[in-house]
Order: sequence, then structure tokens, then C-alpha cells
Amino acid sequence: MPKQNTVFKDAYNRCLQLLVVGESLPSEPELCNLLGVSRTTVRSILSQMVEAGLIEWNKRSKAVQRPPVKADFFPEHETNSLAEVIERTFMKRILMGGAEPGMQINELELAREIGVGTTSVREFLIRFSRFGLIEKRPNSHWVLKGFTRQFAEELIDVREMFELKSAAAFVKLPADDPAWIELEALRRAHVDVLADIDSRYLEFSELDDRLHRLIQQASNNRFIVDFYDIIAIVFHYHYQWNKSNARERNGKAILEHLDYIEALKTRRPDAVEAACRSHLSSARLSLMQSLSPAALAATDEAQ
Amino acid sequence: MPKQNTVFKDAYNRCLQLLVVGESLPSEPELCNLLGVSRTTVRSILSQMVEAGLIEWNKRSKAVQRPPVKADFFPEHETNSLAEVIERTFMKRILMGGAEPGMQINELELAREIGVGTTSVREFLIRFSRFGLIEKRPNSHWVLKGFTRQFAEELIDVREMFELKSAAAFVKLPADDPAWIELEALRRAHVDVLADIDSRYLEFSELDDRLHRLIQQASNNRFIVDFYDIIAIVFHYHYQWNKSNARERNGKAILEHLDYIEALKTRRPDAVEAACRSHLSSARLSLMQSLSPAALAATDEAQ
DNA sequence: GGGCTGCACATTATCGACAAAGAACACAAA
DNA sequence: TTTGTGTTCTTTGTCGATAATGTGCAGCCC
Repeated sequence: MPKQNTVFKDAYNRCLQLLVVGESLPSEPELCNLLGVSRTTVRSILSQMVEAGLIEWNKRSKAVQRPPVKADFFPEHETNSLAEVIERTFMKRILMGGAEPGMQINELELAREIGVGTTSVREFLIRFSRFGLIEKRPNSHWVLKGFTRQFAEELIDVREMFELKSAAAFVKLPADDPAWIELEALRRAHVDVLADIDSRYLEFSELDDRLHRLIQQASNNRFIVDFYDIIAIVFHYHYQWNKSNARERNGKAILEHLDYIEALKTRRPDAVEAACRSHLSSARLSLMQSLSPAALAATDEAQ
Repeated sequence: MPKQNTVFKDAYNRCLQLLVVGESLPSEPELCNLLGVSRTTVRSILSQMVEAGLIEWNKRSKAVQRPPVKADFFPEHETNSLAEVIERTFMKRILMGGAEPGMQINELELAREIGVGTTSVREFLIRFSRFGLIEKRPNSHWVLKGFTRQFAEELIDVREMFELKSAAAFVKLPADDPAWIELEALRRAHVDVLADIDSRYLEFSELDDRLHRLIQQASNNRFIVDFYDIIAIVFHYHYQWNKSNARERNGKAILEHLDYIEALKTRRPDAVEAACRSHLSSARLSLMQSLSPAALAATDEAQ
């Protein structure tokens, strides 16, 4: 099977939600924009909807016949691209179950375990190698360097350098830069979540990602912006499987974010630097503390 | 053809130079170490040498029969791995001949042009994408972002951050760290080249690479060390095809390096920082000036 | 004239296949 | 007991093939 039709299935599912009985779907190019796919895919979706009796399709008219029911949707797991599946499986293996630093990674074995071809696994590993968690030995295996304390420290050191630089650049943004509007929107979102922190503390991850990305953008430096991908993926998976103290940790972090945002709004470089440093060292502490004892022990042994 | 046997050919060529008539080659495992390949490959080499009448091989004895002649060597171009070939061709295209920023990159076309399969090109592009010169549009083409003035500035900004950090760490290295010995060796190498600068100025590139890598190592941070790969590849190819003023440029840089090395040896942080900044801003200037007018014009238009 | 559809074509993502290269193991030699 | 060899098996690097997806052009409808 050459290509998974996950793009089609995912777009189909999203298109189902656009159906309103009695009305007609918009034009093909407009659907392309709404769904973010090409016209070919849109037309496949329309054909499929005709077969499912959801719409009547004749040239420009795409009259909705009935509302979609649950059975019309493709199961969610079929809508994930291969790369996503591989990434999740792999991260699970190296961040959770006993993946010792120094371990060898076998393309073939991984491919069989996940049930995909070797090429896909191989390409994933190449892409993933820029995160510094694995290393290639040409003509031989990959070596797992592991999510160790050492790794976390190196990551955070660079993060601090970059974030301080970006925050300093943010302050110099012209007053009419859209980033200021987004910053205010983010501030409100923080306040909202904080008001109902006990039930919404899990939304912090998303806020965190948005705030830091917004700040890195200000650096106007692709290497700084790209580096944030590493931080994001590590934090994302790590905290996804490591929810101890999440309630307190996130509550505290939201307060820090609010300080940080206020500081940015003053545009005073020293205030920004102080708030930034304070938040980052707190984040560093959280991450270090949440590293499991197993990971810690492994770190000391590695190399 | 599944795999190029470039490993074999390259090792074979290197093994030819070990032949001394009348003597016997060392044991298989020892040859593995000398050539940096596996025993399987060593045995292939030995077999081939028997066929070529170069040696008699019987168990442990591998008696050399005749000295190798020129025709025994594989042509050099057959010893380059595919990845190297692709990299060179690609860099040539984007750093030299009219590759406008924003241009689309086509895997199939590139593969045909170079005469390799699409998989190899694809994997190269994925690996290469971390250098920030190209960007992937999933399910669609790659976009060339181009070696523009903007790119150079972003690259050098990060370089300065990292180098300052590394240099500061270098100063704190214990007195018995091997880096100090290597530093002294490098200093002498600089002096040697400088003494005969008019005929040896092209050797500067190698010295530059060695010195900066040595310093980055001191950071003990994989992200900083890995980032130097980007700088190295860009400088390598750029100056390889851009030798205007190389004589003056390199002569001046060697003097700066010597200052820098002296500063490191004093272990005084402020002296190191000054020398580091001075050298880096000079390197920045050189790079900027050597960017062709075409690249400059393109920069302004892009986005 | 500007946007929409129909159609033909180009390109990507993924797979399985296979030779090159590496790795493991039992035995032989020193 | 250590080191080297013979042998077999595993894994990587590369290719071509193929369905999914994207793109371009000619004509049609408002």
C-alpha cells in the first residue's frame, strides 16, 4: 500500500461537520481552503459523500441530504499520518518503558513493531536525530542517547540563551506589531484558565506553547524558532506521561507567565529579563524534579 | 543496484597503500581497525587482492607479491558515498548557479539529474533541512529559502551566542584537559602556515574548522556542538567557490586566531571575550562582503 | 471577466526486494 | 587463554513500483 489515505480521511471527517441539511456545500476551491487540502482530495470527498447518500452533487450544486451520523466518520486512528504514529510509538518507548541510554535502535525491528515499512521508520529517525536524543552510526545501527539529566540540562541551557535573546527582541517590536495583540489575547486566556484552575489546569500546555512560540518569533531567527520544536516535543511527551503535581506546577507557571507578560508589556528590558529568568529557572527545576529516578541513575552511568 | 560498494572501494584503495612487498598483511581484525571497516569488508578486499595477484592468502599468511600500480586503485569518484555526491551537487546548485529563493525543489528531478534513486535524495533533503536553507511542504514540494543575507545574519547571530558561551567554558577547563594540548598544537600549526602564508593560505579553512570545533567542544553541549556543523558546511562550500581576496582574508584571520588562542591561554574571561568578539565580527564582515550582489538583491525581494 | 468544473498529468509517500556491509558464534591456532 | 579464521545470519542503503495527493490547463457558467 503505497500511501495511507489519511489526508483524505481526516479531511472527510472535518468536512462532515460542515454539512447543514437543506443547504449546499461551497465551491470546490473554497472547500480546499476550509479543509487545507487539494482539489483532488476535495473531489474524492464529495464523491464519497454522494455514495454515502449524504449529498446530491451536480456541478455547482452540492445539496446536503441528511445530517451525518457517527458511523459516517472514519475512526480517529485512521486519520493519523504514519509519521505521527511512528513518533508517538517511538517517544513512548524512549521516554517511558526501560530504554537505557546506549541502547541500539534497529530500523527493521522498529518497523515490524509498528507495522510499517522500513523507509518510513528510517526517515523518521533521520528527522528525529536533530533532537539530539539519538545518533547514527553509518552502515550500522542508531544509538539511543536517552532522555537523561545531562540531555535536559543541555536543552535548557540553550533554551535560556534563546529565550532571553527573543524576549529582548520582543520588547523592541513596533507598537503596531500584531504580536502585541496576540500577547493580550494570550494574557486573557491565561486569566481565564487561572480562574478555573482546578478543572482546567491541563490547558496550560497549550498556553505555554503559544506564549513561548510567540516570543521566539520575535527573534526573527529561524534557528531560534526551529529550536523551540525540540523543547516543545520533549515537554509535550514528557509531561503527557508524567502528570504528578501537574495541578500545582501548572498553577505556579501560569502566574509566572502572567508576570512575564506584564513585564513584556512594560517594554522595560530589565523587567523582562528578570521575569524571563525567573520563569525559566522555575521551569528548569520542574523538569529536573520530574525526571524519574530511573532516568537519573541511568544518566550517571551513561558514558 | 541496492547499495554502492563505496565503502569497499575506498577501503581497498587505502589498503593498497599498506602493501609492502615481501611482508605479510596483519590479521583481519587488525586490518579492520586500520581501515575502519568490518571484517566482512576486509575479507572482500583480501579476496580481491588475491584475484589481482597482489597477495597470496592462506589462513594467517597474506604475503604481498607485488607493489600496487596506479591501475590497481579504484577511481576516486567511485569511492564517494552517495550522500556526499548528492550534497556536493546540491550545494553547487544553491550556492552557485542561479537558485532563487522561493524556488521549488523537486525530488524526482533532482534524483534524475544526479542519477540516483528518489529515496536517497529524499533522505538527503530531510537531513539537510536542519540547516534552514530549505523547507518541506508536506505532500508537496520543498521550498528553497536560499543562501541570502538574511540567512547569513541569522546563522552568525546564533554562532556568536554559542561561541561566546563555549569560549567562556573553555577558560574553565581544568589544566590537565587534553584540549590545552590540542590548543597549543593548533597554535603552532597557525604559526607554521603564517610563516609561508603566500603558498599555504588555503590551509586556513582546516585550521579554522579545528579551532572552532575545539572551542565548541568545551561547552559540553550537543546542541552547540551540532550547530557548528551548519556553520562548517556553509563556510566550506561558500569559500570553496568564492576565493576572491582569500589571501588577505585568511592572513588576517590567522592573526586573529593567534590573538584568540593567546587570550584563551591567559584564561582571563574578559580577554577571551574581547578576542572572540573581535574575530567573530571580522568573520561576519568577510562573509557579508563575499555574498554576491545577486544574492543580496534576492534577499531583499524574498518575502 | 472572474471564478468554477472536468480532466490529464506530475509528484510525493510508502512499500517490498536485494546487494553491500556489519555482527555473532563456533572452532582452530598460537 | 587469547587471538585469528570460517561461516552464517542480520541489518542497512538503495532502487523501482504504485496509490494518494497535488497542480495546471481548457472550457464553461454566471
